[in-house]
Amino acid sequence: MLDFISLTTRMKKESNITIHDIAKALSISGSTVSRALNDNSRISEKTKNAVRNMAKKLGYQPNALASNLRTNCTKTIGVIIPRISRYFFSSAITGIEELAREKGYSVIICQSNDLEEREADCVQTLFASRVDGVISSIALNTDNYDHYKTFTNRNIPLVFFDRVCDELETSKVVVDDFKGGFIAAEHLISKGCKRIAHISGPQHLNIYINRLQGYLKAMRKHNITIDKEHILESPLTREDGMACAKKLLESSNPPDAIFAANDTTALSIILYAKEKGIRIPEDLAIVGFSNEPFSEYLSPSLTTIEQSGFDVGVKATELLLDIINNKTGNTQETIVLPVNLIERESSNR
Amino acid sequence: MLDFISLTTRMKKESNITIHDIAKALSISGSTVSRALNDNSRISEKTKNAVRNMAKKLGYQPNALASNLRTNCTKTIGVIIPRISRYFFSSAITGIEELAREKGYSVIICQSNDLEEREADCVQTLFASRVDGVISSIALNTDNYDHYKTFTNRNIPLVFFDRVCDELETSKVVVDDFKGGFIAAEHLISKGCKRIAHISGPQHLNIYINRLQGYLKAMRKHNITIDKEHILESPLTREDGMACAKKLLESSNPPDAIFAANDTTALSIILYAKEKGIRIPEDLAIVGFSNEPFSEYLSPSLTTIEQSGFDVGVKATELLLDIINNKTGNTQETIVLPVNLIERESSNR
DNA sequence: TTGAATTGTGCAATCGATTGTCCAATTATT
DNA sequence: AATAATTGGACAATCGATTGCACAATTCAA
Repeated sequence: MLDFISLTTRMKKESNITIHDIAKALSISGSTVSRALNDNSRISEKTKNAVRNMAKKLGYQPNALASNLRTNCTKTIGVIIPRISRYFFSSAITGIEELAREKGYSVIICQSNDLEEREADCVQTLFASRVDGVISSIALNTDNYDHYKTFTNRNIPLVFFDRVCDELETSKVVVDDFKGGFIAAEHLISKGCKRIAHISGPQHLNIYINRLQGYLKAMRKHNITIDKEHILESPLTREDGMACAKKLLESSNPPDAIFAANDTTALSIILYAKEKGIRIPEDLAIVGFSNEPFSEYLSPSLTTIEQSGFDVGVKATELLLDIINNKTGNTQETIVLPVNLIERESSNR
Repeated sequence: MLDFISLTTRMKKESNITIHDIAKALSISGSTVSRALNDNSRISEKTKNAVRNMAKKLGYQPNALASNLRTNCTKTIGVIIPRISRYFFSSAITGIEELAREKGYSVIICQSNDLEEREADCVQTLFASRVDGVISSIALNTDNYDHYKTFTNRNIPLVFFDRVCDELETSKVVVDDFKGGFIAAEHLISKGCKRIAHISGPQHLNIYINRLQGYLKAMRKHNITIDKEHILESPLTREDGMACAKKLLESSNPPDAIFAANDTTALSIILYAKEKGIRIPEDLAIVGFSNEPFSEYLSPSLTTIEQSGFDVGVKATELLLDIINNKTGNTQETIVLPVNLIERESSNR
């Protein structure tokens, strides 16, 4: 009895209707229906209207699968990101989707969870779905980029953003990390800080190299000698941030300012300093990077470098669609978006 | 010249190879190749191995479009959410993807931006992609649910989470908003608060109704009379939170505690109170809802009700996959996940 | 040895939409 | 009026993988 109910209720109430159903209903051919729906000039207005009306009446919904198979074009772009729950990435996706939908594309999102293996899986999935192009930001632990050849070998347009890879010849969208590092350091210098430390990230990623280089440039420009012990490399997690803070602040030559390569690390430093009774910004000024949603609400609120994930997403999509539609030849553009300093309490002295 | 370069570089370096290429290379038929790749029992081990090797050698990648078209099953689930950049939703997606990928499904995500019209677009997109099932959380301003009939009429499994709709007969996954409201209010009562206000959300959404009802129940249980002016309905934005705070705190009978239906509103109240020199929690205790990433770092840190987006996502996916694979008949389950109180400074008196 | 069962493959149709080519009907040209 | 040009639409192949059915080859039973 239960089976009977479940069978009947699961029965299609409205079977999928195809262009052929419309054709039959109007006694015309399927090709005419197809052309009419695509507004082809070879079909008369009269026929087009008849087709459109019948399509509406029958509740016709095109089957993208069939169309995609035939045209070899899916009007879909794939996105590979480390993790969707990080604000920068989710806003990048919002930007990507915004422009994509406007241009009639849909978006498939895959998360690599910062794992190379997962990233390779994502590539397979997206390729199997025959996406028209791909936007990617590289996983933290990826150091072999072969899986991306699935796309490049077949000339499927590929654009990287934020975490880019020099090894692959593609277009890229990044923020001006170098400048970000520079203005962060110069800001601290302008506040009178003399011993400015920097906690950097994994050195195989451009973004962290560039932030570090920007910092170094500012220090050189202002003739500040750097204590080598004041530059740390860190995975930039909450935990490791604590460890770095401890290391720096308990050293024989503690810094009077720290520029952290991300806000999470800056947060750890604030927590650590509070715990130890170190006053911020009086004893220790802090600047982070990213302007995470929480940074504004920390106490003291965190001075940081703002980067717009949304803008990066939009730009990357713009670039990708240009390539897909062959507007740009095969140029490998690298677009650098601006960053800016947001001054808050953590450096206000 | 440029055109020439761009043409040659865009030429396929590795054309897409199909099962027929494998078949030709081995002088067998396409159907045998297909069966071999699908590990069909009717194909001998010897042939299977030959096919697999040749597939690898040629770099064969199945074309999901063709397969999907034929089998009428895409191994894809669609997700409709208001906005990806809200932490609760992005963690729900992480949960959805986690289980989905484990079971061999991929995920297409659409954002409604809390707009009914966009939500209807999402439905179209997902249907056109012929997803095997859909997980959705309703847009704030949706009050007509007809577009979902595209799925229900065709018996495409549909599961709602968090923002659910009673009008549609589907399975649902929610957190225990009623209990959340109850323990939030009871917590404030236990702290000795007497005049406890509540800022609720749009009353066509179950979650806000339930939080409100939970609050009312707690108040009744402890025989606390409620000033009608102490219950407000709000869109729960940052701006409106300010307005609500002002309204409540400048009234003739200001509350000594506020339970806000989300953390954003609680944040607004904290900011407003700080501005006006109202002490938290001494003069005013505050409890939020959701445990946003920032809530821990506010000062004072925010007492709130924790709900796991990840768990909700996993449960919804579990339910959906059960329906897709017809494990459950057509039962309309509603799963309620637990919430719990996180006590922090904003109510610690 | 003969018929039956089993095993391994191939043929051809199919999913739904698109599109090159062809043809009939209508309109324009001289 | 006769021919050319234009218009509107139909036919059938196609995209790549899957699958019901047919059938040859092999093995088994009696």
